[in-house]
Amino acid sequence: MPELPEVETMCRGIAEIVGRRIRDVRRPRSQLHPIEISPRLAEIRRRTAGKMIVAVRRVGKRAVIELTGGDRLVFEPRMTGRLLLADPPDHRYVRLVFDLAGRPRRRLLFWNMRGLGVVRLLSPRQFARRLGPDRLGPDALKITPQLLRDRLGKSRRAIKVALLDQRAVAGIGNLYASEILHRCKLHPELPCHDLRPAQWRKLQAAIEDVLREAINLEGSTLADGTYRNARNGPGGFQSRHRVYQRAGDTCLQCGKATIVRMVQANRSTFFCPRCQRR
DNA sequence: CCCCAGTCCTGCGGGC
DNA sequence: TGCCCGCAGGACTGGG
Repeated sequence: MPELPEVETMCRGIAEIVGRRIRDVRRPRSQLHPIEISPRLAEIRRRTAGKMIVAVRRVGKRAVIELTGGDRLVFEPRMTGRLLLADPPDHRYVRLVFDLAGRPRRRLLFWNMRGLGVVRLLSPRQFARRLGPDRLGPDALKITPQLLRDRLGKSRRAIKVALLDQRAVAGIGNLYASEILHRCKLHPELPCHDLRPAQWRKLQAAIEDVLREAINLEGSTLADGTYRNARNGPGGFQSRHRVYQRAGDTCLQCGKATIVRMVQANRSTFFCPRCQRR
């Protein structure tokens, strides 16, 4: 979680900060293990002070804030990260605060319960290296059936595992990978090299359908409640999950089989053994 | 090159 | 009641 739809929602939710200047950056005192930031805070503060935010955009599962002069702030929410303009639900997990100049008064918060999130300030060159085509495949919303086939068609990996590889296609994580494969009726353990052209087309269509629907509903807020939009509200896609965390429940597609949980590459996969045949 | 297992972090729920 | 363990999965690394 936060995957493409959640990060897209975060970016849209903070779009109003475009045009503002950064006044200061602070790291709140905390008992918790500090998150990774780079470079060190003093340098981030120096290089961002007075800079204007010219764009907010999503790159894969990361949120990127572009500043005048070319530097970019890159936020990796990982599991439990959020970008907030509203008051945080729990102040303990506020990891970084950006005070913005101007009125009305605004602060951008990087909130992260588990300390897995990362914030980096990157020069254009660093940005190109870290988020360039060597590290990140085409965005999941831009990919075509042919591109999917080009990048994965010779792989022996299971299709579910391959969908999580950000170098192949950027933005899909564990939750949406299961939902996507159920939508296009592909078995998660199918080796990539066994997929037929028609199946790559169905897969691409499912990727687009599932992700667009999830964006329209502002992502998935799970039982732990961790993910929220920038106004602290829950997403709506969790009520549309057909397989994720539904092990033992009846498949909503066929109404007959029971959803199964299995482990692939150390991660949970959910699927319907009746709808998704090998 | 390809692919997998292990690592980080915190909260939560199950078992006893 | 309290403790311990496993699980949750982002990105990345080391090694077969």
